Amino acid sequence: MDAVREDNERLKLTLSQILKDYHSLKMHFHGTAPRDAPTLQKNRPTQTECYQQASLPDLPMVEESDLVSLSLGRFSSVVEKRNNNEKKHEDHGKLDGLELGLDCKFHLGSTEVMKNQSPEHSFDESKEDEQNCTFTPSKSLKNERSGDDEILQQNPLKKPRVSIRATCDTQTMNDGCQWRKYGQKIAKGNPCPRAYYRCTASSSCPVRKQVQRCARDMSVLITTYEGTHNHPLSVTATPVASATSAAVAMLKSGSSTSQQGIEVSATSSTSTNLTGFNFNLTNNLTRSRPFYFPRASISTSQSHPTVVLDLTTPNIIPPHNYKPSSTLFSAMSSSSSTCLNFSSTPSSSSLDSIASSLYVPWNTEFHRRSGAPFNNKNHVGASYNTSQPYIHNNVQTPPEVQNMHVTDKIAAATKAIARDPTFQSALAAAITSFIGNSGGNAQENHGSAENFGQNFHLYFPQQSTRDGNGCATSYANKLPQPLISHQKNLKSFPILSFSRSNSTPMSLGEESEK
DNA sequence: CGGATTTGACCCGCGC
DNA sequence: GCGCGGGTCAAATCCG
Repeated sequence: MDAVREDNERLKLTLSQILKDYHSLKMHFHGTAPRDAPTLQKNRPTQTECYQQASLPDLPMVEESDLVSLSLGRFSSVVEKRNNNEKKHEDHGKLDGLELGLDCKFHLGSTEVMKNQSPEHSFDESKEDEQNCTFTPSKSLKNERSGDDEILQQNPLKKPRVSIRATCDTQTMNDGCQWRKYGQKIAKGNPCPRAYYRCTASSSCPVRKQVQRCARDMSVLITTYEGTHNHPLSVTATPVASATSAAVAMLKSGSSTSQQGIEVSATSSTSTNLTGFNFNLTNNLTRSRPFYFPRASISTSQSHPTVVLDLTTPNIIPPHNYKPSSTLFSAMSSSSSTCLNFSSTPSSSSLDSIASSLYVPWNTEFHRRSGAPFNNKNHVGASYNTSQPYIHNNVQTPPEVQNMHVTDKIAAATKAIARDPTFQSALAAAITSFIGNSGGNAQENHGSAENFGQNFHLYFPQQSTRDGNGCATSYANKLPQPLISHQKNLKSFPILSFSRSNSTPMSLGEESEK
């Protein structure tokens, strides 16, 4: 528990530092950029400038009208354009223009781009910049951009969407929200009609969803969400809303575009049937462990930036030696898709730690202790043979992990998560997103966030089972109180989930600690 | 009777 | 300008 607290404290400090840096940069940018861009460039040469200075030491004086755009923090695009400019320069003997702007790009496989992305370059602000910018990139420049980026640039007002593909035999996926159907349409290329729903929890809630069966596989239901709820969510609606908002946050912030790719995981570790989710999970191995999106991609279909979470893949649990960068990322690198990862599992080491510490021992430890089959009604039904070491994809959990006491495993798992830089960035992005969304709503809706008194809680997975006396017990009871929501009736706990409560709002620091 | 669903009409963006 | 397709509206219909 002490270790957890220490890590919590460290995370809190890290987060506050990130936010501090963010605000500092933001203030710095807003303070300097409008005043005198050339001065800014002079004082703080951008990469573009560095490159241009390096390659073009004797830049001709450029007329103001010739200024085109300046990309900040988009290394590869700069390089690409620099190369293109160089080429043009070589071909025509003169510089066509400079670049000034804040682009939002998804350049796959570009480490620098991903790492250099800062909150200022988030999707929203890019859109704002574009909206405020009178300059329209020339067609030739647009053609140099990637397809996704081009669409994003062309449709700055399109709301990002999150599309969930899931095997479901019901008409719609039970996501915990209440919806009203307002339309149905036969879409091109699919004999199944597309149904349009809007959220009815609040008359002003902008959230809509589309539901359509997959043309190729009628058992697959494609649910596409758009917008952010502007009202408190029920407990059952939280997992999907959290996953979708986090996916959108990742899409917006670009913080997920790590070197190893992004890989969206709702990580709804469930001891029940994925509260709210009502689709079939046929793989027994998945049933007692965190929910995982093995396939998630960013696409721009229908001109909307869309995160697609594919829950239909049989192997929902990440393989023990799973390496997104070498598998999903490479598989998707040829397209405009990218994997997202909300679970702190991009590196094999952290994945091992988390998978071994969090997913596995819950059951084995309790089996060992209670000797009773893992058969809680809230549990979907997997029962691991405790006499056997946990095996996933033919990879055994290391003995040292198997022998760990459960509290040690919690601590180890927490440490592993906390150490993982992807988790930290994802956490920061998710919190920023939530705060941003709430703040945005608060501004747009006259303080709705304050009205709701929303607090955000970070949950750890709860795995209910029964003790030796047949009494229901819960790991949540063994966690330190600050980590446990007062919402004891929660039936499922995502590894990382945010819920909203009606208790007194707290400071950001307290929230982040939570 | 009121809320939810259905369904044809309409609007709008986009490509040609 | 026109056609196409996605998305929404709203009157009609259904249903508990």
